[in-house]
Amino acid sequence: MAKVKKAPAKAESRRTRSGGQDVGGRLGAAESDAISGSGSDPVSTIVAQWQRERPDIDPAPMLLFGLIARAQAMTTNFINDTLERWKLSRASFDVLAALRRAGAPYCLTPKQLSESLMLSGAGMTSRLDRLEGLLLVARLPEPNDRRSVKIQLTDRGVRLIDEMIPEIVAAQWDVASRLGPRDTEELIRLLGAFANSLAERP
Amino acid sequence: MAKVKKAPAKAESRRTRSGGQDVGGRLGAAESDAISGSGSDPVSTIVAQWQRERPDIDPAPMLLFGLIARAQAMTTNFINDTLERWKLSRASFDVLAALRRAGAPYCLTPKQLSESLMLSGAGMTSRLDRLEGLLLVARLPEPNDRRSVKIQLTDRGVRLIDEMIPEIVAAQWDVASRLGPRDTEELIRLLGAFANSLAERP
DNA sequence: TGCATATATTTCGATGTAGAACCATCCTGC
DNA sequence: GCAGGATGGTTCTACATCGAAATATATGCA
Repeated sequence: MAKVKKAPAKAESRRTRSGGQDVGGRLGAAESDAISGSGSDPVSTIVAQWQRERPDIDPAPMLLFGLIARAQAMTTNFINDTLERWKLSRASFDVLAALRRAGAPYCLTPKQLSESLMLSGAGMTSRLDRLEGLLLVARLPEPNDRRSVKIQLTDRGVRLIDEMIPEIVAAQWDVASRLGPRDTEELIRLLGAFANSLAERP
Repeated sequence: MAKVKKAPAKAESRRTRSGGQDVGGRLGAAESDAISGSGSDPVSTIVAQWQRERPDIDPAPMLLFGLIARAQAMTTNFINDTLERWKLSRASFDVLAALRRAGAPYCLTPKQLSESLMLSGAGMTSRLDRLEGLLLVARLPEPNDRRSVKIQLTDRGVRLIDEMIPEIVAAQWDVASRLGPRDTEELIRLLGAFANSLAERP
């Protein structure tokens, strides 16, 4: 329960330190600061700081948004480290996974991909250039709409992603399992609901 | 000691689409709708796709990691939109908030900031250049360790962040409140626990 | 003391992504 | 059909960020 872990510090990881706000750990406006006698827990530290500095505002929202940013930075580092073995970035992996998930014949348009991955069209072009250069995907003409193209996993691409997936998932489970399956499910449910409420925003 | 070069000084506002994994995009909507009864929910679509394509693997971890990426992309867009009014990016806001939270005299070193925000030292230098150009922070000498500098909020910086915070938090609550306070607390708790388990990884 | 190593920050070069401009193609209404 | 706008994709330019090298200072140890 009460975790006291301080040092994220110098991750030896190589890429993508990208985007993160500070925060980490655990809250519980109810439970955190009262008992734990203070905190070296980063989250309760932050909550305490805000309560001291701006007692008029509720720290929970900033904490939530900050935690999401932090979790994202850490998961990307984690996945990049795991993918190092195949010399692939998470960016590439995500594209391959989206295609693989679509099922045979593993075709999607750049538009579908960029929407699915929340990436600009320009960014998608660039990722696809890279993957095409690695012969993991191919750009095929789309007969019905000649503006468009079909992005298809090559045989090599299918084999690669199929080889990677079990290992990636195992590594991910390694981390997630510390929460236990019950809490993992709950986290997924809540994150999904949160993402949905953001998607429907005004 | 610190030299101050570079002249940024340009109204900023960034539209960060960056860093999302797919989890949402309802690709192959035709096929997956046929398969999963729950149809239009992006999360269940993806789960269904993976179960169809790779029934041997547990989709939960990929879903979780994907949702975090997605949530992060959306929250950053959301915050950037909210900050548009002040012509500030989330990147800058996060720095100001970290300094404000530290309490008077609102001083931290670049190192502390870069660790707290999970940003490289180079990236922090660049953010600070910008904020210094906007006269929101100042670089002051650190008498005890002349390798270092104190980054201090200027009066203007304090006033600005204090003005922004209530509005940002209100906007964040607007989104988070759709979950209700109970689920929000639970989400914070679980995310914190998850971040901790990632922080302690090998 | 003096020198090697560690640390804090900045500079430099490379990379990935966003947004706008661009082209080709499709579609709609006349 | 055809003009005019919409749409899919790429190209171009700007920029944030990264890792590595550079710089300055601190610290430890012989």
